[in-house]
Amino acid sequence: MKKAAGRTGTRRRAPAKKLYRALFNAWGPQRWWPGRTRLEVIVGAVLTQNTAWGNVEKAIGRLRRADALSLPRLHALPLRQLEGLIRPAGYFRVKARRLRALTTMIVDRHGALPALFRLSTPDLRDELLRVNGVGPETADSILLYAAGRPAFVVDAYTRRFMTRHGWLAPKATYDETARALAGGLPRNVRLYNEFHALIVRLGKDCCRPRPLCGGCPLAPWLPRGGPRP
DNA sequence: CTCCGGACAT
DNA sequence: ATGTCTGGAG
Repeated sequence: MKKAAGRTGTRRRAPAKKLYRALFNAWGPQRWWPGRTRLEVIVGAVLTQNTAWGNVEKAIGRLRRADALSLPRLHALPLRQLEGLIRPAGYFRVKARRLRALTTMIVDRHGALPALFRLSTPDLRDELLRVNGVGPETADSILLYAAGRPAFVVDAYTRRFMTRHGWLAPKATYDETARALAGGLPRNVRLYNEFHALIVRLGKDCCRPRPLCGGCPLAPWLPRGGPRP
């Protein structure tokens, strides 16, 4: 007997490896390294929450010009100044508090970044999730891009193309989304890194708010009747 | 579910 | 003028 798809489970099974190859063959490596240093990656992960990356670059540029891109300086920066510096990234009041909460966790509980990154991947993830303002996506972005751990990052683009192709129920949780894709892949940092970058490219170029399926590398996998709303 | 918010495409 | 952006908290 066939097992029914779970309430929030996938309807069809996403052929993760084939999808990756289709995207990579079409667009090649995206050469993503979202930051010059590990701290910069962490800062970027918070600033980019629901925010276009271009605005994040502006904010990080301002932090650099203010010479605030070291852990002690960033941590010592008065909250009001921090708010002003990251203003181009939007949500600047909440994000300033979130950055402060993060640097406080690192400095007070671990002293500095190397000690934090010495934690095991599960412990590091828990430690990040305890910080107010760090949710699963931000935590996994830091794990993958700053700490080099095999954490599969799920973002709005991931959910969008997965649900449109019928591989994911609209109500699926973060972890269900991650498993639906990463479940069919080897647990590999380089692969996760490249895959996420390609998915972002997909979301910007093809699987936009209004889908442009013509010429999309994933068009062969569209369900009958085209993409779902 | 609503709020947070400036920058940019449409 | 409206909609969206590599989310998360209350």
